[in-house]
Amino acid sequence: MLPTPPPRRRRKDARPGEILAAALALFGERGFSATRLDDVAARAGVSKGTVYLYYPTKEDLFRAVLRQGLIPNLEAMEVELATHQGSTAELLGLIGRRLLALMDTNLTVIPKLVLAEAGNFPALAQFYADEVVKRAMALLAGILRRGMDRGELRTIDPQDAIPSIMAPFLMMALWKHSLGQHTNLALDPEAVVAAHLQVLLHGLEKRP
Amino acid sequence: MLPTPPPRRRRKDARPGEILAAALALFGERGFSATRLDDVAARAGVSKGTVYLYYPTKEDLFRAVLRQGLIPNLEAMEVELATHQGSTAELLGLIGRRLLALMDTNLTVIPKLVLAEAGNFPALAQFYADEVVKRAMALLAGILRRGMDRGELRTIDPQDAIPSIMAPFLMMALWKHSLGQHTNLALDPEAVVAAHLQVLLHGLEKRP
DNA sequence: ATTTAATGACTGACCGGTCAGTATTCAAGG
DNA sequence: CCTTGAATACTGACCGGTCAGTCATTAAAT
Repeated sequence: MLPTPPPRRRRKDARPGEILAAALALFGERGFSATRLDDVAARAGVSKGTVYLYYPTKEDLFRAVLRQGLIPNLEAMEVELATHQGSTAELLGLIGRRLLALMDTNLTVIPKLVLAEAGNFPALAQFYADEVVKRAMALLAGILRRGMDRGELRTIDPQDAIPSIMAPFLMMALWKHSLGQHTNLALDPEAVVAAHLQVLLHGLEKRP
Repeated sequence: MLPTPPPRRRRKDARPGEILAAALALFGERGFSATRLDDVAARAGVSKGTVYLYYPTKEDLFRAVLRQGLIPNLEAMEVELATHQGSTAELLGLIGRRLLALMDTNLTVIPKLVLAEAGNFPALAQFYADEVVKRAMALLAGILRRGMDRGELRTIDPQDAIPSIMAPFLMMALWKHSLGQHTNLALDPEAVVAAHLQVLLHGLEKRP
């Protein structure tokens, strides 16, 4: 006798989110081309037909995954930093804490996915460049400019300095979903962020 | 009348390199799954059968592409830095110049490829973690430790400080092959490296 | 009874891999 | 030099498995 199949449930409202979460995880692990829609469906606890009920094609599913990703977080940081009154050092510390919190989240796969698929999805690359990267850069540039105006920071071109500030966070997110999975070589996010803030604020060189 | 096909040439010694170069370019643009062997063959000026003459499977071709990539450059830097006698600041400047030179090379696709395919090729991820990343980190950690011993650098855990130093270079390489292709938002490598060295050595903060 | 969320067997295009056949090279024999 | 033919680099039509996308059917909900 065959095992009784679990009862079919109709949950129109919950499906899209579950499918998106399953898709984010699998696209993140394997990339777009290598993930099969059957696997996304299985992980979402649903059949393939159901996926097609909510997303017309695999590409649409992919776009949906990436579009709803980082923007809410970015917006939250924008308002928080806009209203914050502390010193630039405090502001950088705040950014560090916020991004550190994101590190415990599966949103960290998104940068890897965007990087990997930019060639196959130019429109998505453009979307991310404009709606995420440019906005984040503008946010940081504003902070740096204000710091210089206040006399807290040495003068430096904000555009050129942004990678020095942001790249380690990006690197940790990428690490978590690539080499970090397959080696004992560990990056401790807390320690890295602490060291990074120290370097940013004081530099490596010992004062004379 | 049909156009005369170009003459077939037998060039056993030149093929592997040409195929590898074509494969590196296409894997870099599209990722492993999304690149078709027919396209690799076409770009190498060869038929699909010829590719299989030199590489038994698509995966073997992929591994060959990634294994012959960055190690020679890393080794060159290792000996150069081991014999260098200058200050830590000079050493960091040298690293900056070396990596800046690599930026004009198509070797910059390799990090993106390794990141994107780490989930599908765990053995390759391990290889890169051990043979490239660990070695590069050991190299940098050594430089930092020597700088601290000499009293040139403030004390800081070398492991934790490495992302602050390396990540911007990685970020520029990734940028070049992802968002950089699809947006006017430009990163000027020379300016970024110059700003980065300034930040590393002196920090962002103005001296009191 | 009607509506519609959900299923999963099915289809067909696509692409990794094969191999019988073709073209080039080169050396030995005339 | 000019054949001849053995060795082999190279080709591309073909095969078979895989997987995105479809749709007739089932069953939950109201």
